[in-house]
Amino acid sequence: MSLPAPTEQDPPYLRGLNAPQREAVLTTDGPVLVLAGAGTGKTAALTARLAHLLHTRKAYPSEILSVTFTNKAAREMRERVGRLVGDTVEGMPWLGTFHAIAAKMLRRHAELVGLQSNFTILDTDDQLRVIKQLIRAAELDEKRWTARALAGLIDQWKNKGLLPRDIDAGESERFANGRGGELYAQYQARLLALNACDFGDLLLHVLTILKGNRDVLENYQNRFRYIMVDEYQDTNSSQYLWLRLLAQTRKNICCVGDDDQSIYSWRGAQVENILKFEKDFPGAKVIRLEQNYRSTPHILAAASGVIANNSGRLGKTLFTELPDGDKVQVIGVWDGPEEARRVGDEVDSWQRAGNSLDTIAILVRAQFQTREFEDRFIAIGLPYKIVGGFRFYERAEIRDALAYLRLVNQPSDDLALERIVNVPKRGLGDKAVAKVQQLARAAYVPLSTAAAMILDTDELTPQARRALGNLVGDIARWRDMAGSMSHPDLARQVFDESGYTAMLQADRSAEAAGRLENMAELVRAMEEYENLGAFLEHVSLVMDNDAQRDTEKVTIMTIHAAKGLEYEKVFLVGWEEGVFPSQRALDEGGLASLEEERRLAYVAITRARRSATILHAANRRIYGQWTSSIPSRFVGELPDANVDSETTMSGGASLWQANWSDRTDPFANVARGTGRGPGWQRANAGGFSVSPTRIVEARGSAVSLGNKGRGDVSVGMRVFHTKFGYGLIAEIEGNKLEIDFEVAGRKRVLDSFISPS
DNA sequence: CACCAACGACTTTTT
DNA sequence: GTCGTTGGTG
Repeated sequence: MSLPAPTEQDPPYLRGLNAPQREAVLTTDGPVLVLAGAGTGKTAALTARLAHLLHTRKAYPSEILSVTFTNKAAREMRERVGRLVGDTVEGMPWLGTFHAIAAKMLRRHAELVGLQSNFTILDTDDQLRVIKQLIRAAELDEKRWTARALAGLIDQWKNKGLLPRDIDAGESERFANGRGGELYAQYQARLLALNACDFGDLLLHVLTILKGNRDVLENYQNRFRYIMVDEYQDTNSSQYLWLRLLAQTRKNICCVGDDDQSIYSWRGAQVENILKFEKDFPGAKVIRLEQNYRSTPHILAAASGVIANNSGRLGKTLFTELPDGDKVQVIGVWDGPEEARRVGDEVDSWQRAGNSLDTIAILVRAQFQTREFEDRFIAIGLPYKIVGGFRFYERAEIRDALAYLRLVNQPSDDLALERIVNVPKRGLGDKAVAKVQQLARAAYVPLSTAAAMILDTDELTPQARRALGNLVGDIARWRDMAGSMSHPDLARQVFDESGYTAMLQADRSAEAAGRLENMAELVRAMEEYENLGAFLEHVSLVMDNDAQRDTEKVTIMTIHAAKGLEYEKVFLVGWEEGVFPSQRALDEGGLASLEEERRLAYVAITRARRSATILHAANRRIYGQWTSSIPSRFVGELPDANVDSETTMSGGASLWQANWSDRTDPFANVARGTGRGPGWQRANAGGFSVSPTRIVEARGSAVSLGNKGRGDVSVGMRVFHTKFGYGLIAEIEGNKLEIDFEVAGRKRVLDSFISPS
């Protein structure tokens, strides 16, 4: 295929694209698979392609389906396309996440699967509560058969596109001695009764609708002239089936992905989808984006060296034209605290060299690793933020508040009612609620209806009846008010009149102030939406909240969370066997798991633009136990030529490397765990004998070794901390203080960073 | 119904 | 180690 050479007349969206990128943009018809390595300008190509389709009038905005996995990616694409073709695309109705688009479709055709179009989308919490109820009703041992396990299983089934009737005896056997399928069916029935669905259902229901209703299917097949999919390697089976159905007629489907960055198989993602694309869509054009614009050669080579150890890759050869830059730095340290200290020091000198803290990320394998850094950074007063962890919409007070709003929006939302019926406490305990539930089940009505009904009986004690009567009356009144005032005002009123605000105000604990602040933030967020329904939909599907980045901060996050992002300087910490690759992966998943861990390593390294520093510690405390560890095999897989090694331990860098170089069986030196847990502890790999003096030297940090403390502070004293503000001292332990901060909550800080207020 | 002790779990988590 | 859940007691 001969492509038009770049010319002056190029439309703006083609400027700055290389040849394969242009090809990806201009090959509009027929199936296209774009294999886009890390940092190769995938998003640029994808958005340009969208702009091209619109610019050349091949399709109206409403005729293009473009799917992403995250809201962030969707937002970014919307913005970038907007910039390329002007804001005429504001109304691209079918650009969004799989879930958002599926929800939109499902609301249109809800009745075809027995739902009403105002169905509720349950989050994990609600889901677990429903499942827990079912497990209890089935009289199973809740310890042996946990709600979490069943939820996970059902999720897996849904990811595969399996309905309850598709669950065979073998699959069913995976829970409660063969009752898995039965419970799945019960769960689905319960959701229908609640007029609710979970995340997996959004896709699954739409799939059912498309398969069972030819007219609906054909309508969408004709409507979507072009389909584009981002991060194709992360699609699960049900998403894949959905795409394949929709693309069948026109076959103008363009999938972009990178098999080397598939890190979500544990969530049901099927790398196979990308590997078999050419089979699924005969005549597919495969385009490789291999020029990396992000990382320096050493970093790129290091990443390539690691990923080369995987089998079954589609294979790409990334190259860069950037100047050489620094080698990847590998640092071996004595223990976790030293690792944190070392990173802190490096961050410090990077910052003093004139770089912003925003250019730095610390990537961990698992959430628990963030603690060590948090502790250290608090101690030295280094601003940081942790991405992930508890999200805004998952906080208890926000969920309570939302439950009230859901109830106003949709009276039959039983889960919402259950959640807030006794929050704040109004004397409606388990016994009272059980009676209402009983009635609801017997009469086949929603809980709120049953609650109204039970008021006319003498089932409840007089106090309970009065309390419930008030609540029922309040909810009805709020619903009436909904028509006559703005929804943020309504929300404020609901929170006040329900007593929820008063409950938080009465709460003298450290967190209460923050909770009230969060409630205010919630109401503020509502203002951006048309009405209550639109806001609630947003909350269910768009559970992200970009914290406003006011000051410069170092970012600490998991590698998973870092996918798709880039930073000038990246610290990759905890590269030890058992941590990364994780012990679980080694124990359970066999080779497939190990390869996914390796892809994770690849993703991690390729986040770095200019500088990558890998650290590993010889000793680490995990779940309170000191364990010694050996460097990750991935350290050994880094090509020597691209690495500078250093160790703070006696014996020099060679020791760390030596452990790996003479190893043939990758599992040979990893002793299985003994005692508790799936083997976090393993035999000291030997090889490095460290003298006691050396240990003391390495560990003698400012933080440890029981400093005396300053003596001018006492428990209960109100103090000020430059970062966390005011707080009360809850505990004193040497020079370490536990402080309940008024806004930040309870933190452990060094006394040298506080001053009496 | 509120509070505390005991117990167990404990990778990753775009929606 | 530490968090969250549960089951018992006052």
